[in-house]
Amino acid sequence: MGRPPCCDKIGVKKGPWTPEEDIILVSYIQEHGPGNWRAVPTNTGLLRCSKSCRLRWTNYLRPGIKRGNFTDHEEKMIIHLQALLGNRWAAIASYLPQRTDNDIKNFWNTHLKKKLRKIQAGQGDQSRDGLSSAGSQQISRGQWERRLQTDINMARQALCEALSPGKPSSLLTGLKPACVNEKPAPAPIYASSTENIARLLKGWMINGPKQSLKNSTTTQNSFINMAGADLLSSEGTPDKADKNGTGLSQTFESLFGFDSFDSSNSDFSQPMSPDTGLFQDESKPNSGGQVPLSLIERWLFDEGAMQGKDYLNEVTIDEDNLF
DNA sequence: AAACAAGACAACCGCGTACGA
DNA sequence: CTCGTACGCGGTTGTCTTGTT
Repeated sequence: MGRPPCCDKIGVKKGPWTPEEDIILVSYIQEHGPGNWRAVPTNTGLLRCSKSCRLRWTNYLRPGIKRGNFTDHEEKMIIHLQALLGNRWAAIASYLPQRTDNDIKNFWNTHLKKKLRKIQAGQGDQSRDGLSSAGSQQISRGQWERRLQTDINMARQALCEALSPGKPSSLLTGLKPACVNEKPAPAPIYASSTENIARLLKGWMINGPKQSLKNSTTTQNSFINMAGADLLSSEGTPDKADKNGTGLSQTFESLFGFDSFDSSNSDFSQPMSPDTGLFQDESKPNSGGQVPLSLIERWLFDEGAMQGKDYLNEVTIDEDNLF
């Protein structure tokens, strides 16, 4: 029908995103909302394909993303869910709203696979506690199950709420809509997304590229190039990116129209915004912010999937997934 | 201090599916 | 109903960092 393909390979930039690109993308989404990705490169002038823009947004810039170490609770959930759902990372991610499917997938491939492989290799000796080895807090299967059980009621309620038409769930507002097929509510979300990137950039400028790599490998080399450059062509001068980053901070502040440079917020391991605060602490299963676990957990328990066997031994891993 | 290996993670690619014309 | 497009997902790759020799 004469429509151009999504990614015409000519002139499409690949590789890590630069902060400039991030800013452009975030400010565009702030204005127009996510979706219609095909229009994004055209309207923003980004030399990226729509896919890349979407991916960048969902995996990195989207508000409410928690980065950094996975908690013991998250780890167990992933193992649990992977055993149930297989490598359906998006489905798994819907139970861990602060994590992206890509993140979970990477974590699985780099950490959990190995861990489980080790456990399977040494089965019998330490299988019960194997997953919690390496000094982390060990939670027995009983504790874990009880914890999940206590989640179920909350989750049920949340799910009912979410599925009630015309009655949007407060719990789900602003979340990745993986299990509830809807677009996130725009206004507050975009603001927090700019917080995401603004904080990212702040930490990046204050700590220098090296430290902030922990938060963003995206910015790997580009800062060096950018530091003296006219970041925002409208009013940029090289000294805007002074060593404290204050000039740039102000620029971003004015760009985004909020004070996003509170140093207390620079810890990326923490949720970024009020709407994500609901999901702050996985270690608090009854905090009320847990996304619905109920269906799958209920199924799990109802089906007697455990059947009195050791939980960790029960988690069977496809050979394909492990090797 | 340099070289190499392994680990970690962001991004890309290709396929399947939903949706609209 | 068919076709084409956009989007989302999962697998894979590429690149950078960190650890080891």
